[in-house]
Amino acid sequence: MRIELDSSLTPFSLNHTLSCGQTFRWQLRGDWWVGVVGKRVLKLRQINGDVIEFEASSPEVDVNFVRRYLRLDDDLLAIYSMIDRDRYVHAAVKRFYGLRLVRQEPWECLVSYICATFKNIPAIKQIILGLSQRFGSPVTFEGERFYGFPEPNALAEAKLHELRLCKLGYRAEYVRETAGIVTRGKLNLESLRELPYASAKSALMSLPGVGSKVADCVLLFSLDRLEAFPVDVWMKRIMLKYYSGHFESGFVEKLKKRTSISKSDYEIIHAFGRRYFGEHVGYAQEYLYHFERCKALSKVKGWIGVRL
DNA sequence: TGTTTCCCTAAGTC
DNA sequence: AGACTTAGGGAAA
Repeated sequence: MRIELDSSLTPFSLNHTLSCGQTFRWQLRGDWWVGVVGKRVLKLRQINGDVIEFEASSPEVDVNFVRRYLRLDDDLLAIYSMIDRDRYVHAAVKRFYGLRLVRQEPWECLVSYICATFKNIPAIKQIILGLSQRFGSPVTFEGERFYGFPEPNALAEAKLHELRLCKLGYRAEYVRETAGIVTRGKLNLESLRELPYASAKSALMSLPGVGSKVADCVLLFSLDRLEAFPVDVWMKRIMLKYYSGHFESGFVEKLKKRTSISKSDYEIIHAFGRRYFGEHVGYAQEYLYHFERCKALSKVKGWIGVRL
């Protein structure tokens, strides 16, 4: 199936979108991106900038599904005009024009970002793949076997040592406990959409392994809260490098000293981002994050690639 | 130029 | 404030 875009009104870059580090299950094979979304295998490619072709393991993956997953409903041009506040964001938007956030499934997003704490992206990808192979259901697509993302009860009932085989380390307990809470219906992720941002965030933070940063990732990447602003080590670096003038000098010195950031540090940076970039700060975050990471990698490797 | 080893750090939370 | 599991990957050997 195919989707045709008017790229002058709906800028979109599949490569930038799937390689910017927000998702962990996509791989590039030739000009096709192949990945697993929940329990479905999906294959996508972009042709000439304005046509998206796709195939999937399940008939429910239709044009609407793909449009929704890729957030083609976001008015990216309007968002650009709102977040383009300075030359740093401007450069990032120019370099990764058409990058969109992806509308992930909340459960998968939640577990993924619990596993992502204090890990690099290649390691996170391995963890998610391992969890899927061990606890997910197999899906055959074009003669190849893939594994869907595990259901909450599968992870809730998992043995701790089995989880640890997936290289989760101390996160194994967090994942199992959180899976138990979701399985028992104590927290309905979809229902968080009805709540104000602060309430939804604190509900998420009641889960083990979920702090401010993971909660913001889940809100931004799966629950349509573009006002969420995840602050990780990269965002801290970016703030120190380009935006230190917006903070008190004492605060800047404090941030420079320590590698990790405290909860109050997080709140200060978060408040600045929300105020400075506006209600779509999540998009600004993703562009700055990807731009800075690419610059750092290209400095080491001497190239600028899409596969990070 | 190709391995092995060392070392730092990682989309933070408790 | 400091510990925490684990391993990717660059740098040194």
